[in-house]
Amino acid sequence: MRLAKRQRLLEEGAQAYPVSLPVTDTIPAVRERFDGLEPDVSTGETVGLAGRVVHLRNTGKLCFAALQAGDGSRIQAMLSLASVGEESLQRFKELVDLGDHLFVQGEVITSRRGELSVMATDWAIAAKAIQPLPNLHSELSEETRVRARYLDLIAREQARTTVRARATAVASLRSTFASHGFLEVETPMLQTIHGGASARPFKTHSNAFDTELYLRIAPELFLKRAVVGGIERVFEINRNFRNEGADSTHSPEFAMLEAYQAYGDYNSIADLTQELIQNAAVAVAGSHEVTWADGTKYDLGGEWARISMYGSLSEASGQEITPQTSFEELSKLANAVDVEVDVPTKGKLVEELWEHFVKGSLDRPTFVMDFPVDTSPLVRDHRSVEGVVEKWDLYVRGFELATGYSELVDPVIQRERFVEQARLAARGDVEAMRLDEEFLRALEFGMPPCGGMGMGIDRLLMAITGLGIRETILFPLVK
RNA sequence: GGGCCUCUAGCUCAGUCGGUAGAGCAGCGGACUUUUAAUCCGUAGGUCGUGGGUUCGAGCCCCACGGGGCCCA
Repeated sequence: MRLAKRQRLLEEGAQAYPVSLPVTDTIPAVRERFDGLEPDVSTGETVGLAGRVVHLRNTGKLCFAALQAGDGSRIQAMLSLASVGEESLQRFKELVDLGDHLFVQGEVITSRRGELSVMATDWAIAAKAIQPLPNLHSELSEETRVRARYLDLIAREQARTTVRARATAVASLRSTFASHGFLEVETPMLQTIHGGASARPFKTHSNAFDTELYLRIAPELFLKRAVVGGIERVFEINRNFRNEGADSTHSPEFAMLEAYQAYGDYNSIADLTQELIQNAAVAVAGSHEVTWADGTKYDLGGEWARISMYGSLSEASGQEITPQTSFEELSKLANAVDVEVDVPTKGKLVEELWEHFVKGSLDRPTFVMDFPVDTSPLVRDHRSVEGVVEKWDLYVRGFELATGYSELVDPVIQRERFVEQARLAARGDVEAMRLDEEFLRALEFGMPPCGGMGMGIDRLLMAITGLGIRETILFPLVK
């Protein structure tokens, strides 16, 4: 049907997809300029506008079409027998469908009902739609929204504002970094040895080098090389890939921010992280108090609490747990509360127990400080507490939003930690890290003391908007 | 990995006890010069996710597979 109309346009010497049209204004600009007009007035101003037809009415000798711009703003086009003539009106009725992009030229007026309109003297199809628009009066199913995001963007205001919120938040991060003298770099996404995190990688193959390559699970080891080279405040915002399950908080590919600050530590990087997130909240929501999609308000303002992992676990479990608590004792407690760990170590047990006892009770943004040594092979030992490392996780909305460290810069200890990881890998831990000889060599040239931080961009958006991860990603991976 | 739910018209969804496949919007034809989920008259539209099974008869019951979702690990 619509293909036939396209054909007819071509046969009549008109165009279904003209290369350009005499557009003079945008729909939002006209709406703003003529805001607050009384009903049934003429402005005497002529404009040329284009937009997608999202509403179409025909009362015989007068037609109405609502034109929608990309930002969702709309303006009404009116075509009357008196202003365009019988032939043109007839062609309009026969050729224009819902979903088409339409150009109209005419005077800006308001209708008798007060609707801001363009009374067309001329019109043209700006782009013919061959597929019908989905029903705009009912919600698209979640699957259609994700698979056909372009329709979601046409149909749903929330989809449009989410895209803008994300762009705004990322721009805010960059500007906060710039204000502290950080440089943005890009490091390899194809790596011969994956490292910098505990996760299973995607494998691929390079024809040119005839070698296996991994999609990066983290940029960390390269950013640290950059610090060794003297880029003392450095960050990267880019995609990481993890070959793991997907659910409402995990995506196989996700945008990650990592930042390193020479002569900083996990305290200074926590300060910076709080500032980055608070500035992003202000940029998106206008305030530290954000309103989620479901209407709940969430306050990201103020100084965020910093609690210790062992201390909060001891308090919540009712029994003293320290880095010196034995493996047997931890196992016993884990068994008692049905916490299971695949390849148990003291550190993993403590972390799992912490999640069991404490995680759910965190409501306000909270830095959880000082983790077990054996689960954090890239972090330096605590300066005064035996058996823990200077690491924090930031919890917001009950999920882990960011993590920060006083980075391990001693190449000898780093080598020992890698060896320990290799031992875990041999025992079947598929997430264990591999030894990266070139990274160690870089460390041997001397890396300054350093604070480091990583934050999921998708999760930042989740924290600010209250949406699920698939809503914050424009085109999430779907089968 | 385990459990539960779901897949029907372009879109959103009904479909009773197993007995000829339904609605709204969108579409098509017509009427209407102020509609804005217009109204009115008429009309068309289906591999009921896929494959098998039970049955005289399956959208519905059973099995397998696939897509999507939720909960648990």
